[in-house]
Amino acid sequence: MARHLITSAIPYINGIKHLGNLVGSQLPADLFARYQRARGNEVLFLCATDEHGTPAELAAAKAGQPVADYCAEMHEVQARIAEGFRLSFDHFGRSSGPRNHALTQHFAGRLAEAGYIREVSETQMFSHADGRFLPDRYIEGTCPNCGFDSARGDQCDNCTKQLDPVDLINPHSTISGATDLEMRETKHLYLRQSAMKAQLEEWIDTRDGWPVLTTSIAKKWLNDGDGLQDRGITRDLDWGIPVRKGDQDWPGMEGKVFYVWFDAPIEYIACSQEWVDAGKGADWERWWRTDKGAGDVTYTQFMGKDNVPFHTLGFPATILGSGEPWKLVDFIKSFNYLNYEGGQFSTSRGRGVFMDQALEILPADYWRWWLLSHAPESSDSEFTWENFQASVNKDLSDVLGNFVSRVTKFCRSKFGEVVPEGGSYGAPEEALIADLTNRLSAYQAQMEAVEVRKAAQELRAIWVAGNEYLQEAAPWAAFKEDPERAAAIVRFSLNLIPFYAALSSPFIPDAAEAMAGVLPDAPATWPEDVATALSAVPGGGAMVVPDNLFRKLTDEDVEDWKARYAGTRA
RNA sequence: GGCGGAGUAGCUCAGUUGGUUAGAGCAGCGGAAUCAUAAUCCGCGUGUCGGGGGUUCAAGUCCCUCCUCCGCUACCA
Repeated sequence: MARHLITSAIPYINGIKHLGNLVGSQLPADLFARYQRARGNEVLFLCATDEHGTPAELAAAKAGQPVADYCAEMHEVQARIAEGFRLSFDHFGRSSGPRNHALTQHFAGRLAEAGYIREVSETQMFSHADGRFLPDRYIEGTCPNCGFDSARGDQCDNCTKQLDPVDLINPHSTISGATDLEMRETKHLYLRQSAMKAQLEEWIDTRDGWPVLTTSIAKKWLNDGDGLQDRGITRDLDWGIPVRKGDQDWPGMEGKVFYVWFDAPIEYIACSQEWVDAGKGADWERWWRTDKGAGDVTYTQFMGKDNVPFHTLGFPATILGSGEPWKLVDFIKSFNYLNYEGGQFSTSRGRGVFMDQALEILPADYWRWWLLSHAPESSDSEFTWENFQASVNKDLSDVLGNFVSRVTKFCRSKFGEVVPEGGSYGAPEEALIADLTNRLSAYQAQMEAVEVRKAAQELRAIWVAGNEYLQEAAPWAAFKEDPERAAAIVRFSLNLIPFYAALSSPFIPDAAEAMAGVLPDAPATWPEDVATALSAVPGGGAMVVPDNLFRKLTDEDVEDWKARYAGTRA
């Protein structure tokens, strides 16, 4: 039995994510996790909320809450929505938890001992009114280059010139508007990624079959300009993991916390400890320590392209630099962005459909199917309501839902609510078995390769094959001349339904469950052999006619939703 | 500016290391069937493969150049 460790990029705590965020990491990760479990493999699927950093502090302040309370509340909100989408995390953790505190401090200590940490004194903008150092993006002023009056401290949005906050004319804090800013000296820790460049590059170069998107981004960071740069891993904030060297104080670093991007990936490991703490598992080290049983683990990460540098370079640098036998990622599946009706999803402007809104409109399966079958793998892709309506109606209602409906209702009207007896399978059935055997192995190959869209296409073709067979076998015609033959056709067709349930379950788990209920006696296992699966329930077995699996989306629905999510979410 | 991704049928997209008449789904047109959520099945595609140039017996697939869109650009995460 293979063992799969699967992680999704951890969503930031600052609000509810939109469909683009969902399809970029959590959803495909869930697809893969469900598939591997269905194949009988051992899976540990982890995700968490990413809770540190300035935006979390500001969001909490805006909500009038202590940041810890805000994060706790938003974590619950995200956890409930994840359940709504049927995201099957073995544990949904929190990067602010005590396990991550200890582990992050541990890694920092190991890195320091190994000589991979250096201290850097630098000057940064301090705002007296805000009582904090301001990240460059939170400072605005007039661009010295073009005169644009809302240039940010890192870059002018008007002329695209890269800036330093001290260059700005009349700089002010975008948090409070305060202008009493001063440059203050502060000391920070830098992770010496540059010292590990050769090691990281060798590792990247020897990865086989990684998506171009993943390796090209990694290589770019490795070789851009002067090569891989050292990275600051501490910040002058209150909310975060206090800078400590393992369990020791870190002289000179009092009052500082680790940078969120340092501690967030470590949460992948800490999350497995939380999983044990929650009583869901007994041993996290056999997933993460190659010296303690993780040698046979295959580790797959899922993320949007903006997260790739941190997962290909930053986190591996942390792991390799520690000198300890931690499990490194085996495969990084990265995604491009999903656009919304000709533009970008926008969290700040409320443009597009957010996860909570999506579930208010339709059950998870509709979204899961559309998003996964249109996952932005090779390039950015686009959500339009027209496409959503057409795909969902055609694929789910017409091809799959209607197949289940026509078979079960025909059976009920001619043979009653039971799997009909009599007759035997012949050439048409054998032909379909042969076809499905090929398609099943193609489907499995795409799933193993994490080719999400291609897997969806293959699954759809498997659904279509059932309709083709039924149309050709025409039990409604056979029934008039040869009821025994019609019985065999219907029996075969009914057995296709639990077969479809098993194959479809990674994509549309709720509908799969409903399909599995049609023949309660069918084994709820992955069909290793098609012929066996399609004769699993013999004549006389129970048959339950289900409600329609999916409803059709009307033009009125679509018009309504399109107007509702055009922008300005409250 | 630099780097990366993309530009293939009305729409969404496949097209491995260059090799027979460039493919799929949707939409559209024609037909069959009538069990079913007016669902299904069959048939029908000459598209300057973004423009131009080049290498080659052969290029959507390699090289050069130009155009357009998108992303990233390291203190938002």
